[in-house]
Parts: sequence; structure tokens; C-alpha cells
Amino acid sequence: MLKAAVTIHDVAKAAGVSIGTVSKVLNNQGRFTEETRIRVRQSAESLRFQPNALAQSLHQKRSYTVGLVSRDSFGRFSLPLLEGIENALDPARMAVFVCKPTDDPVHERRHIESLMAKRVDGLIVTSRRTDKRPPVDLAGTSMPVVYAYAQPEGSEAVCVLPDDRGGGQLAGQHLLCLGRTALAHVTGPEHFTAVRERRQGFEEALREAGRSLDPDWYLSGPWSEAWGHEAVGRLLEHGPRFDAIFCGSDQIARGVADALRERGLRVPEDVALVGYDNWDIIAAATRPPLTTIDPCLETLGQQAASCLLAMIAGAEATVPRVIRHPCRLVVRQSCGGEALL
Amino acid sequence: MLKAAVTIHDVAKAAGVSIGTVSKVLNNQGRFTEETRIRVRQSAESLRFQPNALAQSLHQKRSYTVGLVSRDSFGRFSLPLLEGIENALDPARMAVFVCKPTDDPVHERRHIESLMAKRVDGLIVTSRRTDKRPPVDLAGTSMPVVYAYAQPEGSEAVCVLPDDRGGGQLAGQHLLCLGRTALAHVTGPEHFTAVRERRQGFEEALREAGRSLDPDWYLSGPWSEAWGHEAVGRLLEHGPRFDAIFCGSDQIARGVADALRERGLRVPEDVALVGYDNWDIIAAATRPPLTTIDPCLETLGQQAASCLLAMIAGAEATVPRVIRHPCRLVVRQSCGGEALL
DNA sequence: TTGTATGCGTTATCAA
DNA sequence: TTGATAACGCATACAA
Repeated sequence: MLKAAVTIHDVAKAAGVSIGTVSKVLNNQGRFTEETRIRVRQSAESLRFQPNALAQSLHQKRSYTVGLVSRDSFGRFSLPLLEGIENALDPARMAVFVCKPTDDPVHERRHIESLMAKRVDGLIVTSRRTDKRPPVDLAGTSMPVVYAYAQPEGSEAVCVLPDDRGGGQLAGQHLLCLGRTALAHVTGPEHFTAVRERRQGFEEALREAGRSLDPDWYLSGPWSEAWGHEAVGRLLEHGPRFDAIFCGSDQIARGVADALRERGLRVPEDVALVGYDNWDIIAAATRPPLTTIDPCLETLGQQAASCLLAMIAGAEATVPRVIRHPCRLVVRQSCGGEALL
Repeated sequence: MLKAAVTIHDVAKAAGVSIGTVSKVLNNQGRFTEETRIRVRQSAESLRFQPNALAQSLHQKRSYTVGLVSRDSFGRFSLPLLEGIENALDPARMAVFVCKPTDDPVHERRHIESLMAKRVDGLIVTSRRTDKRPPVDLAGTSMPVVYAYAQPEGSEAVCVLPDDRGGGQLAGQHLLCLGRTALAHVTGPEHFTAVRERRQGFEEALREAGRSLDPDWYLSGPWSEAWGHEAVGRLLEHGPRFDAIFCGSDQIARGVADALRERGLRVPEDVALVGYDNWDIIAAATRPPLTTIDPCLETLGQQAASCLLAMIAGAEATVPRVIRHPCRLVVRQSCGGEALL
């Protein structure tokens, strides 16, 4: 920006017309001779003219920019979300500002203010867990906001969330379909909404098949491979043998798979395994590769961005308050049955 | 932005002064009575006045904004890099635009143009590998650019890269220090600059200890756990027994660790293992947890951003053309010897 | 000490 | 068809 950027005045001078004419030609607005059109376009071209978006935005009261504020650190969830968001925003020629995530409300506040000062057209708020959190402070403005993979408490804001219940159900149904009858569930900490919802869905699937989840076969613990490992030991303490385990995350599933193998149990012959996340680097490297539930974070992000776009366009009324984004079953080899597809 | 944002005029009216005065007070510029100071500040406060950054930037010819253009997809490298970049930029009150990464020069071109139109103060270009790539097209402007974890070919641009050679050296020295004498190296594809540099550093360490890398003990393959697994088999075909393996990535190391254990070889008692990346989710979950080389991507990003800041401030001359960011040895349990620390 | 006027780069209205 | 000119919101030099 130091080397005096070329402005519309430069183009006008070069083309021998007024700035008004240049503006019209470049925006295909109003009428003008074919000849001036060519002259203007050529001058603009040769000068490598780039209209100053700052000036445009100032005038249009629209910046073609959205802010992405992330809570709880950038993590593995942010990436696919961001990917999806950009996929939706890019065609609309909107750029995105990212903010260093923070748990501190004061910092968050500062970031939001900075974003508002830059007159972003809207905000997307993400998190690394779907539990309710205080909504962002909009300082009384009516800036469009959508929460993606995040949920504001006591607010009418629109949010798009993964359908964790549906994911659990999908896992249960798949296992049941394959003829498994003794299903266990090893998952994360119960204070996660996601943990509770996934289990509900799983139990629902069992119920529909006239079964239920044996309390001895439900284990909640940390989100780690080590926990999966340990859980297998606990499961094995109980007499009757399970023939399938639905895991609350791919990491847990991987720990489970390793532990099973080390104890001489075969996957999927003896025990079928379903993971959760479809975190490629884990799921594909597990032996055998994990059949898992994909929360489809990328399309979720895309949908969130689309909603925001609609709101910015003034179609606020058309977008639902809370959207449950469906999960997808990804079949690899940990349940067998891939031939069925 | 729809609900007519409050402007400096509103504040002026509320405070009963002119906009010039408001501006001066709010920016602590020039002189004014304590009384008007209070009145203005109060009005601004109660109106929740946020100066329009667009207008400010237009005037100052400075947007306090940088563009982050990423090639080759957002990946696990982008996150720590981005984290570091924001850490450095946030205190300077600069915001960052991210661009959907792409390999397509045409799309990249469009993104850069969009960024330039928004009058970003500078650009950071990242990649997921350090190999040389064509520089970004700046359209003849003198916009400050720094390449982070990326390298432009035939360009004088500044770039900051991990010191992969140093990383390899660190690994070798550590193993040697612990008394290992028969060192193998299982790494990624040789067309990666990083693979070649890490090996060079490793060999250098061996050389300094009067040893050299046995060609039979050097194996190059894909960046995967499966390859680590397979490599162990190959290594074992050769008669003499190695007592340490330096792996080109944590993923490879994990595959190696699993294979070793399955063949009854103990880590670190029989074989010491050093990984590369310090990718927590892999390194910490490996059994035993991996001692590994940390390329310190976060501080690398931070340094890149600091350089950019310096360049934007006009101190271009003070920043070196290419910076090699040092790696760090992270000791866990795969080499033993943690007691030494 | 305070207010007015000008410029920043566009777009848009309205005469010419 | 084209060219002045007035916003847009702010900062600042200069006049009052």
C-alpha cells in the first residue's frame, strides 16, 4: 500500500474521461459508447487497476467480509469447519477474518469489537464442543450471527449442530443390521452434551430392535486412546461376551482395537467396532481401518455459512433457528460387511 | 451494518461539539478542555461508538490487516502456524484474512487480487511442505510478503523455514548420547526437501561420532504408519541388529513402534525410537510415548509474522532473507534416558 | 480551545 | 453519452 496504488483518477486521466465514466464502465452501469468502453477498459487493464475495496465498502455499507470467532482454541474441528465455510463464502466473494480463539470473555469481546469496527457483514462463532455457552456480545447491534458446532444459551441465535443423536442411532443400526446382538458402548465424559446425545441415539436404535444397553457395557471416560485400551479390560471382566462396541470417538476406538488384538480377539470376526469422527489419520491407520460415524463438519460449516449469507441478504426469516446436520456412516473394515454396499 | 451504525457525527451532536473535536478527543490529539473531554467520551461511550475502520483505513492508507494465503490445503501444519501468526499479530492489533487454500494458480491469483483490493498491509504465504514453489504474483506492487514453511523459487522474498537439518542432527546426537551405536533411519519420500535435509543432519551427527549410516538401514517410503510397520520387516531381514531408529515422522514412528512390539522387541530397551513432528495426538498415544523432534511451527509462524510486521513498518532491511527456525528435542519415553534431564 | 474544510477512493445522482 | 458533485466516515491542517 506504500507505493501509491493506482486509483480511478489515474485510469480516468489515462483514458481521457472523467472518473464517473470510468466507474460506470467498470461496473457496467448506465450507458456509454462502445469506444469509450474499450478505451477505459484498456487503460484500467494496462494500469492494473484494482478498485479500493475499502472505499467501496465505505460507500456501499457492506464489506463482503465475515468474522470467524472461535472459542476454545483452533483444533481439529476448526479446520474442516473453516474449509466448509470458505467453500460457501468464496463463490459469494466474501473474505473471512479469523480471530485467535480464546476462552477469556474480555479478549473475545475485544475481538468482536475489532470485527465490528471493520464492519464485517456477519459473524460465525465456532467451538470445539457443542455444549451451550454464553452468546457473543453484539453490543446491541443487529449483526447477523450463526453458531457453528456451538450453541448459545438463552438466545434466539441460529445455530447449526451435528445430529449426534442420529449419529449414535446410525452406529447402532449398522451393528444390528450386521447381526450383532451384544453391544457395548465406550465413550467420553458425560458432561459433554455430545456424549449423552450419541448414547441416546444408540439406545434408541437398540430399543427399536427390542434390545437395550446393558449398564455393565456402558463405559464413560476420557477422550483418549488409553481409555479405550483400559475400557476393554473392564469389559472383559464381565462374564458374557459382547460382539460389538460402539466407541464415542475414533481415538477411543483405536485404543479398543489395539487392546482387543493384544488379547487375541479379532476385529471384526469376534468384535465389530464403530468409531466416531471419521478422523482420517486415526480411522484409516487403525488395524483394521475403522468403520465410523462422520459428523460431516465440512458440510456443516458450509451450511452455517450459507445461513449467514441468507441472513446478510435479509432473508433472516427463511433460516431455521437450529439446524441438526446429519451424520454419515463411513464403512471401512472394522465391522466386516463392507461387501453389503 | 444494516441498522445505521453510529458515526462520529452522532457523537458530536450528542456532545454538542463538532466532529473535529470528537476526533481529537478520541485520539488524544491536540488540545481541549477537560470538560469537553469528559462530555465527548461520555457521549461516545453511551452511544457505543465504534470508529469505522474502513474509513480510518481509507484515510490512513493502512488497513491493519494481513492476508494469509495457503497452498496445498489447510492441514495439520496450518493450525500451529496460524496460531503463532496470530500470537504475533494480535498485540499489533492486526487482523488476518484467510484464503481457501488451493493448488490452482488461477484461484490463487484471484485470492491475492482480492486481498490487494482490500489493501492488506502484507501477505504471509504458507504451504504444507517446504519445497520450492513459484512465488505469488504481486502484480508489480511492492507489498511485503513472507513465506512461512514455504519457499519461493528464484525470488528474493524472505522466508522462514524449519531447520530440518538441525532436527536430524538433534535426533542423531540424542541417540548417540544415550549410547546407541547401530542407528537406522526410516523416513518419507525422497522428493521432499525435508526428507533429504533431515537425513543430512542425521548423517552429520553420525559422522561427528565417527560413524556412518548403513545403506541397508536407510529406508524411504510413504508418510504413513503402514510404511513404518512394513519398514521394520525389511530392517529385520538384515542380519545385524540395529538398536535405534530415527523416523522421519511421528506417524512412521508409531507404525514402527507397533511392529517392534508385535515382534517381541522392546522399546526403548532393545530399540530406541525418535520421531519427528511432535504431533501430540500421535506421539503421546504411542506406546511408549515418543521422544521426537518438534519443528516448533507455532514459534515459526510467530517469527514469520514478526518479520512481516517489521517489513510493514519499513524496516525491510533489518530482516534476513532466509531464516532457519531451530527445532527442539522433546523427550518422552521411546529412547529411555528421560532421567538424564 | 473549537469548528470548518479538505482529502481518502468509490459510487450514484443529476445536469449538461 | 458524459462530467461535475455529493455522499460514505474519519483525520487533520488551518482558520476562527
